[in-house]
Amino acid sequence: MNLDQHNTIDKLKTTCLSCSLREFCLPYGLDTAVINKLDQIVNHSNLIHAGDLMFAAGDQFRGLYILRAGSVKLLTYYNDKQDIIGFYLPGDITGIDGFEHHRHRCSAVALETSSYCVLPFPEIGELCQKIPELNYRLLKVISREMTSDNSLILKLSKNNAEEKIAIFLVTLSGRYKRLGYSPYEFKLPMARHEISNYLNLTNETICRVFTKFQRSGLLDTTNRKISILDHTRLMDIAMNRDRDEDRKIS
Amino acid sequence: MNLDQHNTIDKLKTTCLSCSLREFCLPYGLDTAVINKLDQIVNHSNLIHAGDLMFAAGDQFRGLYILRAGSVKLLTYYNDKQDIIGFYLPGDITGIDGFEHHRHRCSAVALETSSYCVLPFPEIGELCQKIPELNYRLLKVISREMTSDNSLILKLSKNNAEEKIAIFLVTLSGRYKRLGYSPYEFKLPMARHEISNYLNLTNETICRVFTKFQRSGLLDTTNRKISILDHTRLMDIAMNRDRDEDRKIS
DNA sequence: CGCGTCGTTGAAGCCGCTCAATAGATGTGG
DNA sequence: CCACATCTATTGAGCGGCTTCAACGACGCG
Repeated sequence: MNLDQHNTIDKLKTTCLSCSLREFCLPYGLDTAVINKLDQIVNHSNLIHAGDLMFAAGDQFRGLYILRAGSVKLLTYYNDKQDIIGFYLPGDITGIDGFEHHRHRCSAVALETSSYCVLPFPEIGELCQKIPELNYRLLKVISREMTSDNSLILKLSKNNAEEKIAIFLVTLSGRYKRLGYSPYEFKLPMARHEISNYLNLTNETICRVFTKFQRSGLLDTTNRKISILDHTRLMDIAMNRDRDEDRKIS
Repeated sequence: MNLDQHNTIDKLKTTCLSCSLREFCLPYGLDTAVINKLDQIVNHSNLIHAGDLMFAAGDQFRGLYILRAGSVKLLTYYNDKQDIIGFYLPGDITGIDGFEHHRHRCSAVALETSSYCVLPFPEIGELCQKIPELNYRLLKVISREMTSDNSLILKLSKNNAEEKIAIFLVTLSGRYKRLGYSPYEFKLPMARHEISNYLNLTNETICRVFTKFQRSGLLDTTNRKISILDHTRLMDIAMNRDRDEDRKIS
């Protein structure tokens, strides 16, 4: 029931060709020959544990990071406070923030035991120079990183607490579904205070909305475990739609 | 005094080599020969007026857009509401949001008479394939678009109204300075309600904070014209620093 | 000149925050 | 294995900043 997110680490092979995340990753749509060349460059199977850094703000830019298993939070620092600007799940790509100035401006911290690949620069860039399709894929993957996560945050910022949290949950649900996990039952990889930081709320507000949703029969939650019971209504809240007579829940 | 932002349109030449924005743009650091090849591909001198679209959400992706003169706002649509997610000034590059799915997800609307260049795809991509330095520059320019504007919004979202507006103003000031304009006297290209939309505030709040700042001697403003009188204190507010005994202004 | 949009100011209300207390979960050393 | 310390999660009470609603003047464009 509570999906074995953690056990998947063992199942992952150490080549792109056999990787179960291939279709979400750089190799998607490329020839076997090209993927084999990629394989020789890519740094597979880096293992980190909760709290470990995938990369840190100030680190020299080594390349792009693709999460294979586990979960990671992305942090920026501003006036000594750290802000969570994203959560990464298997298949997600990050690290382009370090490209422009050769140093990362963000830190990526593991929320649990995780593994990842590194697409090293400038090696990947050189290979792209020889293989146009790969260059195209790289641009695509980078533009995806740009548009996926950031746009979510922007939307969240205009909504009230319930909408934010509903959006957060249905988005997370959709990402797990895409990865082949249950979209209705999963373990939150992050703590309440990490959700609240990300959504610009307090952890008290997170708790209150969670219990309100629970009382309304939308979901069931104990600590990190969450069950989405009424995905339709949760989606309605996320989309700010009114469903029949109930304007407000309960 | 009130800089001739609009007159600059006439002064801009129609080749990359002679463009005054060259150092902010794709050609920066490239050989003359390469720039000349770029020139043959780039679509120079597109003119639009206030309210005109540079590109619209749903439009097929044609390439990247570089503003040469004027100003533009970038819009997303979510639940029929439109959100402003950025303001672009000369030298700024946008449009990569359309790359992944070959269609733009945002609209770019001129705030005043503006001109821009288009870096057309796939032509630019093909040229990059032949010229590694250009490919490198392109990645750099794209990663810059990613990290510049989005990170600002994220920071704004955690701050209160006065901090948001102070950050907004000092950032705008810095961008004008970089372009060679006065950092202390400029005309806001956008309306109050566009600022408020961008900062997730109401236009009433924008007005109130503007008048508060004015009463405190931080700035002077009548309609769109703005003079920053005490850049240091404005910066302090933006950085959430306390200056001497005054915790709050006035 | 008239109309609409923009900018400004006031009054009242509400949503989310702050402060605080408690219970539960987790981890560590004896 | 338990006692203790620490961190996390939850709930309540009160407050405050921003929004909402409303009104009016200023500007600009036909």
